[in-house]
Amino acid sequence: MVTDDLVLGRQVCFALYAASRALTDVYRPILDEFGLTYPQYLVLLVLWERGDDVPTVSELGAALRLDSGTLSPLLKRLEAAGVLVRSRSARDERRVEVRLTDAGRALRERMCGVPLRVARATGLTEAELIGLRDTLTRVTETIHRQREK
Amino acid sequence: MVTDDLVLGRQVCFALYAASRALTDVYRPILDEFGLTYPQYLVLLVLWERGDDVPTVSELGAALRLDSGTLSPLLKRLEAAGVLVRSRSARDERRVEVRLTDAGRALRERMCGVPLRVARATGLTEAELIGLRDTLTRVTETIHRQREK
DNA sequence: AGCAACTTAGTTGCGCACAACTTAATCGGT
DNA sequence: ACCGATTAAGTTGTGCGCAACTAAGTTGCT
Repeated sequence: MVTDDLVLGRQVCFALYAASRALTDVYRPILDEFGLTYPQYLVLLVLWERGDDVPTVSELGAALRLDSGTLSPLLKRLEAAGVLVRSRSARDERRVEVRLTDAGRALRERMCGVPLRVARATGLTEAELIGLRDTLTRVTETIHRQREK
Repeated sequence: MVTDDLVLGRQVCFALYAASRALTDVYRPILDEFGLTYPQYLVLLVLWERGDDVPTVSELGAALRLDSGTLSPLLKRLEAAGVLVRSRSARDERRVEVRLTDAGRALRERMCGVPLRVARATGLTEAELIGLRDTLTRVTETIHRQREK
C-alpha cells in the first residue's frame, strides 16, 4: 500500500534529520565552552588536519561541501574570534587563504577530548560507530556522484 | 595518539552532517515541484499520519522535535500556501490546532511517489535502509534519553 | 595586446533551528 | 475567589545553508 510509505517513522530521511540534530545538541554545550558553533568546529578540523598546507576558502568548501555564501560570514566570525586569519593570495588575488593563528592551533590541544565525549553520548560501540560512519559516507558519495552527471 | 581522533574523515558526526545535507539535496528539487521545503514536508507527513486526530502546534513539535520558534513561522507559511489552517482551540485558548485543508489532503496522493524516488537516490538496498534507519533512531533516542536526566 | 569566458569570494534574501523572551490562558493551592 | 506557578504559542535575534547575484581577478583565444 502506497500510504504506508509516507508514515514518518518509516522514513530514513527523518531518522537522518533527527539524528543529525540530536548529535548537534550533544556538541552544542561542549563547543560552547570554547565559544564555537558546530560548523565552525568543522572548519577548525580541516585546518588542523591540513597543517602547513594552507587551504583557500573554496578548498575548505570542497572539504565540507559548503559554498562561499555559508563560509564567508562564518570565517569572518572565526577571524573576529581570533582563531584564524584570512588573506588574499599574492599570486592569485581571487583566492583567499585561511590560516590558523597561534590561538587557533592551541585550541586543538584543548579540544582533543571532544570527539570521545560525543561518541560516548551516542551510546554506540566503536564497531557500530564505524559501521554507521561507513554507511553514511557511502550514502553521501552515492548521492554526490549522481548529482555530478 | 590523540591527534588522529580529530581527523575529519574519521568522525561519525561529520558523516551524519554531510549525509543529512546530501539527502536534503535530493529532496529539494522533488519537493520544489510541490512548492514545499523539507521541514514543511515533514509537518505534512505528521498531519497525514494523524488523520482526524488534529494535533496542536506543540504536538507537532513533539513529533518532529521542533519548538514553536521554528514551527510558528513555518506553519504560517504553510497556511499562506493554503495546505493547512491554524485555529485556537475552543476549550483551551492557549492551544492552536493545525488542520489540513482539502488541498493539503490532496497533496498526499500527488506525493505518494516521493519516498521511493528518494530511497533510490541513496543507492542502498531496502535492508540497508532499514538497518541504517534503526541505528540512527537508536542514536537519537539514546541522546534524548540522556538529555532528560 | 585585447577581450570574452571563466573562476573566486563576497553579498543578499529566504527559510530553517534554537535560545531567550513576551503575552495570554489555565491550573492549583489556599 | 484569588493569585502565583505553569503551559502554549508567538516574537526577536543569531547563525547556518543555499540560491541567485555581484565584483574583481585570471585565463585563453585570436
